[in-house]
Amino acid sequence: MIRAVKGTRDILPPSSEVWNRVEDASRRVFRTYNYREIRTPILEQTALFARGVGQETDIVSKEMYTFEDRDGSSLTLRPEATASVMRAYIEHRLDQQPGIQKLYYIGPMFRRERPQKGRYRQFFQIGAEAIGGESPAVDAEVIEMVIEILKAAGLEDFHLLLNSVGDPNCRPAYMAALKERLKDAAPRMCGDCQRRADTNPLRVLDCKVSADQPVIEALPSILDYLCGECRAHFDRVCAYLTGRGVPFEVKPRLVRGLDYYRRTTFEIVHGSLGAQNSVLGGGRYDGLAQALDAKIQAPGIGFSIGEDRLVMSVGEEGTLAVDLFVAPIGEAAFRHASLLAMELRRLGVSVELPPEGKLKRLLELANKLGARQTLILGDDEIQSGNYTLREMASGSQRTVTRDELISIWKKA
RNA sequence: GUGCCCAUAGCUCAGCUGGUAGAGCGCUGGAUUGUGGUUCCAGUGGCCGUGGGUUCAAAUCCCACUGGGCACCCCA
Repeated sequence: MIRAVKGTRDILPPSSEVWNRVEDASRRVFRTYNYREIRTPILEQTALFARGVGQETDIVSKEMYTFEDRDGSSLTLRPEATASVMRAYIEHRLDQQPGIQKLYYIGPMFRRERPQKGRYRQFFQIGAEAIGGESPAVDAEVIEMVIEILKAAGLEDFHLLLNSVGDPNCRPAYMAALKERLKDAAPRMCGDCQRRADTNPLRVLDCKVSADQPVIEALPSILDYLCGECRAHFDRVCAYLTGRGVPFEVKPRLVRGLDYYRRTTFEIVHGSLGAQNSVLGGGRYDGLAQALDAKIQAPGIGFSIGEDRLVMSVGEEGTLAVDLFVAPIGEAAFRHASLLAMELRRLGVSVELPPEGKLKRLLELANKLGARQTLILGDDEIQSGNYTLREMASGSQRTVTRDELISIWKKA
């Protein structure tokens, strides 16, 4: 049997209904913040991610779906979308457009990781980028918006974590201080941390081993090393959020894996997700355009929601219910019903019109499909012009004319 | 990429220390010529994930592979 490839999956109804609700809610909120959709290719030149995301990151070094095209060029299935959006921004000179470019996307991404809960090889992200502005006001609006999206999607009990990772002026000093302290501290920590102290010192801050927590608490905080500009930026982001009533927790140990992050970083966590408790991550990436060799300035901030995780967290069941089930008894009734169904569908009613059959069969099917109402159409009804409309929940029936039926749905 | 656990009907699972498969639900039909949901009856269902090994005999024991779950690495 041919099956879906490892780490990919089919999203079937009724679960696909939940996905649609989440996406519809997102689009509504994006629209109210004047974000417009951008659709970029799923395939990009490998160099885009190697430069944009960072050659040394795990994503690029071991988790990308990369292959050689027939002409020998190297292509990659996008592992994230920010680099693509920035590429499009540069390629189409969107810096020449008025104001800040506010763009959103919804679509599949690919990473060749070992699958686990909330982590797939083809996964979906809902994300947005605001490019062309450095003001902390933009950061605050982006963060406020993403929270509105999560609420609109039906997520509850989530928690916003906020930090600044500085910029090339101040981060090196912090990194040096951190490494210095780790020389003493690391030997008292877990095996992973001893290794990370060399390979990826920032990761030590994220260690979950409880015995290490006191040591981590004592490590230097990046917030104490921010330069004046980064400090001012961070303070204003916090002030704006507080002013808007957006609750957040400053978490100096919130680190980011991607090279292009500058200053603001944030994350939203939700308890239902096990080890993959992060439902969304984002931050400012003023250095990205430069990393892509662009000649233009393109400071930006964005986020991306792990849609698979969001859907899992809202935990709702989809429904298969149909508004009206039409039960035609006999061929003549079916022909009559098909015209009626077309008219109702044009009014926006969801109508199920099965092939003609025995009434018992048809009602059974209507019940299984969760139909709210069933219209019974046989020779009697066609001749008299009085249709039988059955309320499935109660079983009560009444007689309606064709015009009455149409007007019921016109009003609704 | 690493570690641990798992794989029997469409779904959820039973099948003790080896003797070649069961239940519930679902699905189909009937009791009911044009009246569903409840009930009753009957039927449909499985190369026991794949390949190899041990054995007179393997769903059951061993190995490998594939897929899944959880955690690690890392990350959304």
